[in-house]
Amino acid sequence: MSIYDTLNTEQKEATFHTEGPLLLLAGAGSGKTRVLTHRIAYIIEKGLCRPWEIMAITFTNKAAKEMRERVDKLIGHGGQDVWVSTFHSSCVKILRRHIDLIGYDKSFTIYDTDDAKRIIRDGMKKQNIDPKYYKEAQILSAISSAKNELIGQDAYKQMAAGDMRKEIYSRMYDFYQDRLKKNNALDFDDLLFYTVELFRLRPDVLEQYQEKFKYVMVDEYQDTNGVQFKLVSQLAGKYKNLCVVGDDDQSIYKFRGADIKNILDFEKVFSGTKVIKLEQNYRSTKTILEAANQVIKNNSRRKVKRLWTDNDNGHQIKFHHTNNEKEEAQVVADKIISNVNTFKKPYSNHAILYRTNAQSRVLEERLMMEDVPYKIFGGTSFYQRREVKDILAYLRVVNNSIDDLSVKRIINVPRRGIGNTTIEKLDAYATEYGMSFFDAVKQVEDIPGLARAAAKVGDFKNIIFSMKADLETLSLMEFMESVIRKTGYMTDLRKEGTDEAEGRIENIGELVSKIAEFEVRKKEEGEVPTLSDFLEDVALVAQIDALDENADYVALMTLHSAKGLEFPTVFLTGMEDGLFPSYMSIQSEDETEIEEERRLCYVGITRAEEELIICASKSRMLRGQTQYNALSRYVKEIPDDLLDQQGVSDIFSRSNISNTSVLPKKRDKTFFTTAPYQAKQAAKPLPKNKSITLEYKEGDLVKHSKFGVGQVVTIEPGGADHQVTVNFPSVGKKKLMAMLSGLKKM
DNA sequence: CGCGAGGATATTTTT
DNA sequence: TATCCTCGCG
Repeated sequence: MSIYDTLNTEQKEATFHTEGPLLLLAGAGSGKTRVLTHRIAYIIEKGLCRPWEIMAITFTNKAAKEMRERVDKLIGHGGQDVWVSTFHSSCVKILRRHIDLIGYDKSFTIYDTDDAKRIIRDGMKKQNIDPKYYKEAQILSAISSAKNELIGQDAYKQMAAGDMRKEIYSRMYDFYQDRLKKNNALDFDDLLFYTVELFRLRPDVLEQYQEKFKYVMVDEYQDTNGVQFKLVSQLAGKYKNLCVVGDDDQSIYKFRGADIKNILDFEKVFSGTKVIKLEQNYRSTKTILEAANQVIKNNSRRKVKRLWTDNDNGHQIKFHHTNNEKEEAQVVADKIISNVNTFKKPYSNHAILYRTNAQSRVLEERLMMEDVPYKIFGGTSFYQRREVKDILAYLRVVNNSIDDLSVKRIINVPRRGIGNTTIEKLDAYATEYGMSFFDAVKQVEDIPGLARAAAKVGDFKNIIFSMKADLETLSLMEFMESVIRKTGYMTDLRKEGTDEAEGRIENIGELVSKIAEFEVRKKEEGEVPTLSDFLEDVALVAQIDALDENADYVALMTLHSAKGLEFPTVFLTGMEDGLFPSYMSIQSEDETEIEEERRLCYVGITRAEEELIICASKSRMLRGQTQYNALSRYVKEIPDDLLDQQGVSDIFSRSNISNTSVLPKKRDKTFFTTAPYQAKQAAKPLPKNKSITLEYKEGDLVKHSKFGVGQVVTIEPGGADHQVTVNFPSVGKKKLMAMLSGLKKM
């Protein structure tokens, strides 16, 4: 009896084929993660190399974590040493050690898309580029594609010569990179691009990593782009023990540079490739799988394979055609409620999928009204929220003061009476003397013509300096709390007293618990938690990383986010031409776009294990206008006998869901926190009392979500909030902000 | 310098 | 529809 007995023939073959390039064509639900983990276990067990000489690359942190846990379980011990991580975090790890070799500072900051946009906007203004003809998103995506295809600034300039439009892009590309360099920052694409550059320019460093990683494995290979392909080739260049796992039918990230050719041409690029197909599906019913097969077979360019399953036929796929999107939401909610009440299924069995984030709103309103617990993934993520970005900008500035973008973001947040004029004067001074913006701030006294504002800038300078000092002496969480206190951010929000401000306060509280969690986790891993590690962690999380299998809620997400997940019951909503496939792809000359969306549909269908419910609406409000869309062509590709058609006629003219029905209290977008909406559970994680009365006093026993139970030592009243010192048996004495800590009396 | 009004603009997906 | 940006006034 061995751990490999449960694998089928092909899975075994893949597991035991360790040497040389291996292409695993693994259909949806065919157990590819199983194979990867068993393969890692096998390599270690056979002593082919040490655990830390294996590299497994995934796309999300969640997938990485899952893989590491499964390896650990399989081999008992040593799984922790396998290098399992995402492309981006692998690159950060490498760059943090060697980026100085190519002229960057090792303490670089990672910019997100939001930051990138600001720079582009700024550059367009400075270079007088007419925003009528050049959209910032276009410029950004041009730069991004260039990097993804490994086209540097010079190469781009040459290529652009003679083409007006591209010449502008090229200018902006230069401006953008200059600016990032000045701020000691890298964007997502740079992380990969510069790693490849590093390896190209420094073969000695590459050699080190080639030697280290005897076996390289890549998950979701169909979604790799040019740089990623290059990086993998570099790493596996010496031993050629490269195993890639993917499904060309699930390639859905072309817009981000993913190149399906990477999988279609793998055999040509790596000679002597062994190809193994995994075609048995263990996830879905026969009916669901057949529907998926019938849809995807309409695509022309694909590797031939046919997924099959031993599972039961299962139910027919339910299809609802409603009159409007509110009815659609009602159908979904009703079905979930019936599953929960009548069939005693947990909420977490259900996922609601849609093409665009905007569609989540109506669904959410309905679920809230029906008291169904749910959580939305994607959309404006937690880390993109204004208040969170503001606080993070403070942390970034403390960590890397030459990050001008972040300094400018917070110099007047909260309001300190530093306006545009002052900022421009500081900027001019910095430019004149070739220093960073923050250097200019440090020298306010020397800058003429600032008048009253000089004192304000001085205040700001002092705040940052005192934060820097705090970082030296305090734990990370205490540091974060002191940052929040010193900015006066909370005080301002609390004064507002609106629901919106309340939501922001909650989000900031959540940020504090994130850093506390981070601290605890790092300590458990035996590492010293540092601010820069935290910022890095935060920069590289994907929304889907937050999915918690143990919590009971309905998951709402886009089809893209759903890749790699599975649920017993799946709702595919908004199945209408114009929405899915999108209007853009229908209009496009390029027929591969319709095929790309068809793959997305295939991904959606194959997420379902037992039950698939397809919804479409005859009319839909979109950007304030009602659209009448035809049923999605993809639904028509599913044979009738697999469908149980409901609501095709008007059986859903229920009065209580007409347009005049009372909507739940409208919640502002900024109000949302990342905490799942918990119906029927009154207790919020954070106390909301605006008045400063605490339910505990000195000497009382209190409970903290992270540190457990402790005893209150002192309570020191502050202007905005009390500072409470608690003695926890687990971690010792901690100073906490009463409002933020979420302490509960025992 | 701060604030509010009004206009333009985006809407496909995101590590 | 919702957000973001600009502009003009106090």
